[in-house]
Amino acid sequence: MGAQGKITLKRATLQTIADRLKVSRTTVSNAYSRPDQLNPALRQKILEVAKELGYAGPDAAARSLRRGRSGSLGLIFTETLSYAVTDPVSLLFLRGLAEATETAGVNLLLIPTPMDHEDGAAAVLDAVVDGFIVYSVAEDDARLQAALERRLPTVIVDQPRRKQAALVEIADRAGARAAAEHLLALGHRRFAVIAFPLSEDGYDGPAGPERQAAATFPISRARLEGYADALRAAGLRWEDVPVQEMPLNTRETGEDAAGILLDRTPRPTAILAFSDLLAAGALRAAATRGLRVPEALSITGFDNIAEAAQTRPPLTTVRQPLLEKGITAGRLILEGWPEDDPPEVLLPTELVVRASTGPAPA
Amino acid sequence: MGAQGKITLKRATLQTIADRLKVSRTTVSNAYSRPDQLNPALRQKILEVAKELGYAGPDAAARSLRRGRSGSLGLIFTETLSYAVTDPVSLLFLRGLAEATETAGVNLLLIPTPMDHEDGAAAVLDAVVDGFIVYSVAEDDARLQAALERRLPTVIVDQPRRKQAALVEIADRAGARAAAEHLLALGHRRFAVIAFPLSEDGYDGPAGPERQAAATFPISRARLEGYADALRAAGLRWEDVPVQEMPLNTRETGEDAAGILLDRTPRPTAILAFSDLLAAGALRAAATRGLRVPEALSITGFDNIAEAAQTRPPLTTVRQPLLEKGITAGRLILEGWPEDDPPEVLLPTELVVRASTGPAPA
DNA sequence: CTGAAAGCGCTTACAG
DNA sequence: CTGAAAGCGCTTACAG
Repeated sequence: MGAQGKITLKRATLQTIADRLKVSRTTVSNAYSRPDQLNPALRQKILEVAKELGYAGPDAAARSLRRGRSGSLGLIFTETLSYAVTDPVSLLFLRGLAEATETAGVNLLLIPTPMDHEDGAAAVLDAVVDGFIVYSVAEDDARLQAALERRLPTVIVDQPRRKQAALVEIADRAGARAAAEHLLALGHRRFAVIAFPLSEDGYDGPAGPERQAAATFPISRARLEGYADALRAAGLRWEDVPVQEMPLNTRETGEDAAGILLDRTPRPTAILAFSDLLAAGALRAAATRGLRVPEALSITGFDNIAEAAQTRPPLTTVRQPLLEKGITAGRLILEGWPEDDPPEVLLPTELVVRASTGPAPA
Repeated sequence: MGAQGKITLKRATLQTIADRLKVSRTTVSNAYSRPDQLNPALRQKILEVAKELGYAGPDAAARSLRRGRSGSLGLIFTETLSYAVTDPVSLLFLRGLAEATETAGVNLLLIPTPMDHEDGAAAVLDAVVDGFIVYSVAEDDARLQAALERRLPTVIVDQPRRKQAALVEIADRAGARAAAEHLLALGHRRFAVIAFPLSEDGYDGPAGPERQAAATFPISRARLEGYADALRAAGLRWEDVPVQEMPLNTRETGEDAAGILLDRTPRPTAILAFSDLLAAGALRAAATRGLRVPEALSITGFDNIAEAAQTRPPLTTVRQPLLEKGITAGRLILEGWPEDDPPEVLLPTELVVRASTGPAPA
């Protein structure tokens, strides 16, 4: 009670309360941060006065500065947040990561991806965090660059490799090769590929050898190499395989891409898709054209999301442990590592054969 | 080049670089934060020395403290993050919110919900943010309390009301009433309800009048009141309507709840579910028991998520603008409001009639 | 159980 | 175009 000024000239701080009570700032700080360090009655008194003065509690930024840590981890996504939140693959990763950080009581700071692929570094520089998790960005991503320059512990997921950062990746190349080998064993010889972006330049369309060689998304390169490994080993010319690069991982883009590929002559008998969503779209394109799967056309996906088992027919795909990828990334950054020796974790992939693949048509 | 000490005794700061170059700290700061304030050549020089010294750029916490803002917004969810990320309703909200904050270049800080419903306030107190968005928590939620005590701009979504905070809500009561009226018009007289938690105490099971009256989730109360309004107006006794309270918004819990309700005698002819996911589960329970929908049993959902149109039969439900809710929450906090006059936005709901409801069986 | 002192690293008027 | 000064609000040894 008493001196509740009508006009608050300045917000209350620890000092305001200390002055009011004729105690030191230390004691007021202790009332909040180390309750066992002072007399309960005094603490009670301090909290009362704080309330009366409209004190909002110790300032979080000041605390972070002084303590040298924030209790938050920054997350940088390839795509915009609003998109990432609709993609089942990113979502499963995010879920795994959240499980790990939440258990540890750590905040997760979602750093925005500017829509226009510009700047974006600013948000990274201003992020009050103790480390970064960078999810599947391009070699030359500006936000990755900015994160690395901050010299905080950083875990990169999927791509790209950086010697200063820890890495969690999956066996992309081996998984892709397994899918292609499976189709080769079924007698297929005419292939086509539906790919993710090869670079962060917004291009979509056919991707010839030059563009493939210049890819700045290592994962896209690895998967193409996996397919190429298998086809070349079977005596086929990889250069002749049409690769359709699509901007987004959605059913719609998959359908569009498959449409383009299926309208070529000669028509491919097998489509290798970079994801289950793209493959599901390809299934629709096949249906539209009256092509039966797998009799007239075989299709493989990648990821093994829940929906892969629900499509008609269910998808042959390459399983990757998405949830585990998130948990592992969280665990690594929470545990830390010896300086100059960031860990690398390689998670396995596995071919899952379902009904979307069958013998090549005669 | 030159003095690259093998052992870094202390991390470099603005001062380190200033000393090295015999310029002031101000000038070094300007090189980063106000490039137009100094000679390009000098700036170049400063950046070079910074790189050489391993300077990580202006410290984010110090910057936040000095500037008095962080560029981040804190998000507090009802449920754990890892769960929120699997719920289509939360996800759509999050997507809308992300669209708004991302466009503004603002970071989103996901504040963890402790699994054990304990504490949680600590993460709120330490969050370096300029405001909070609180998504659908209970009246007595500890994190909401903590957020309010920090006296930062806060937008509450759905519930509960607080005079210090802005509010974005939907017409829950009216929406619920509309669903019940629709069923009454079809001749139904024996109802049952599948509800969300009424309080944050972890209980699930039948919820009688006492428990309903003590509910600490205002939305759950509003929806029950909406149903009750309609039934009472039709001359029915609300007290006789079984309400089954379920802990989670999933298909599985919906199936379990409907199983319990359908095994009662007399069996209800209409089930009012708090969500489309719960209703989809109820559809499964009906199928298991050989009850045809809508001939033997009518079911209504709530939300109108995409899947509501895909169930068999498609769900009659109450549409709420989920994406818009997120966008609105983001817009409000980004725009701010005159002190002492936080805005309240009420978004409409709308009955969507599909095939899961029909005339009451004779 | 309590307090005086040092310092975390920066930005922002302001003066020159 | 550059610099000296003030101050953002706090926590943490340390001494008593």
